[in-house]
Amino acid sequence: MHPREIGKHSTARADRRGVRDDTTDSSGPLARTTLGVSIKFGPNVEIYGEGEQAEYVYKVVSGTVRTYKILADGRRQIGSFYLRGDVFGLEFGNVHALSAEAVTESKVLVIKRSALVSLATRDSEVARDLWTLTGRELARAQERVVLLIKTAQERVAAFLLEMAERRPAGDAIELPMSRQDIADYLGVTIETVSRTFTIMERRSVIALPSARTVVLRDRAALRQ
Amino acid sequence: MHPREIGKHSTARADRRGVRDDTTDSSGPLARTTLGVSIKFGPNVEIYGEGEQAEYVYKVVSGTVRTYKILADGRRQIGSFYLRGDVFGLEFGNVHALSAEAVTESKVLVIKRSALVSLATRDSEVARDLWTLTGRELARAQERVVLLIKTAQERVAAFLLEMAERRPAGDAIELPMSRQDIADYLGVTIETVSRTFTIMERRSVIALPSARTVVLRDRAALRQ
DNA sequence: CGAAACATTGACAACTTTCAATTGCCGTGG
DNA sequence: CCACGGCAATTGAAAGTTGTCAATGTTTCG
Repeated sequence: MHPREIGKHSTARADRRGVRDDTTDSSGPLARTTLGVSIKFGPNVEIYGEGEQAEYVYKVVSGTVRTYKILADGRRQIGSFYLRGDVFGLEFGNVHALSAEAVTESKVLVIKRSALVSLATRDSEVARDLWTLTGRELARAQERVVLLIKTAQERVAAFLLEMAERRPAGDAIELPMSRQDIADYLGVTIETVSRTFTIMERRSVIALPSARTVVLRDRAALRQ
Repeated sequence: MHPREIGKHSTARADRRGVRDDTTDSSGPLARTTLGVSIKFGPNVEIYGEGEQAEYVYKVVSGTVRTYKILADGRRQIGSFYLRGDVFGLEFGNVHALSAEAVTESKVLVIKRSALVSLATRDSEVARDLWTLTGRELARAQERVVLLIKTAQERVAAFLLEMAERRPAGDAIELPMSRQDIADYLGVTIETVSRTFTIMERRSVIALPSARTVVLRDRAALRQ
């Protein structure tokens, strides 16, 4: 129904370095942990694949990561974008339900899942943190459901507001992802994303100095 | 954008009875608990409202429950349907993110949340059960996201398969909910649901002995 | 029986996708 | 330096899908 060529992955060439990085957020055990090393992934390099054993949990140190799933008919659905400080790859089953790739060059902190889970059985605070993290994902997924029943314009507007909120940097947003990524996240085509941007620009709701830079000129209008 | 009249709630007339019911599933502490009483709710009676304190966690003993949210423009989005054995109302914040109503007359086991949460800090098994329950909700929400990027026909087909799987009773499904409920769950209009049913019937993919009974005649076709 | 709620059907409008072509950007090689 | 190729993004036109509005049919229940 929506056949589309998916870009081939270049081979992962992650230079492993036993570096621990400080991160700025406060998501409990994953911030405090002394476990884990950070690894660098180039653009479009796979971090893990759908169906693989979920041996590790990941935290974005820098860059942007996307999780996604390829549907039976070839469409790609992006699960989420993860920015600096976000945790991803935490699963309930033993295998990853989605694949993960670096969007831009990204540094990712890798933590052994088994260590975390066994720690949780002893430390109720860690257990609560894991639960909270999962709850956060759930809340995000639920917002997504609400987003996806809306029109294309509303989806794009909500996407821009979400990005602006997650990366508070005034009114100018640097989008790390392509139009195709945005389209697959919102469940529309790239043409619709592009057209919507153009319309919003024409109405002075946003400005587009470059394809990857969006300036929010009228947030009230974006919120409708 | 999608203005629509929302049916008024009749006043809740839940006859409280201190009855504990045995249930058939195996979802950990909520199955074992000796806490809680079961309460009966008539059709369309509110169980809790969005924004209320999340004092209790609920488990469906019989009947069907829906959670939902009214969007700014008046549209209603249904979060989930909960059938016999399902747990709902478990929150991360202290307030309910969605409202809950009985779809049909339903008996619901009510459990004090505080008891459960404090138990979890002492019993790592309970904590893990809570996490698993949340993980299950997350998985459901994620499937929903995948569903919502599809066409109306695919959504309806997926809905029927989901119901058939959750309530394995041969090929005949008794739908407890109205077309409006289905539409608000799938993010389409009742007309689209109705038309899709008609098309599927014409193609002998399903049969509709009555509006609320669907017979699956060709599951392969439903899966596309 | 009759009213009200629920469901189906039709015609048309609006929105989104599809298909196709063009434009803009950027890095490589002549 | 400029030309060229390749890729991403934009734009246009036509087709397809879904929503809206309106009418009709069906079921439920007092």
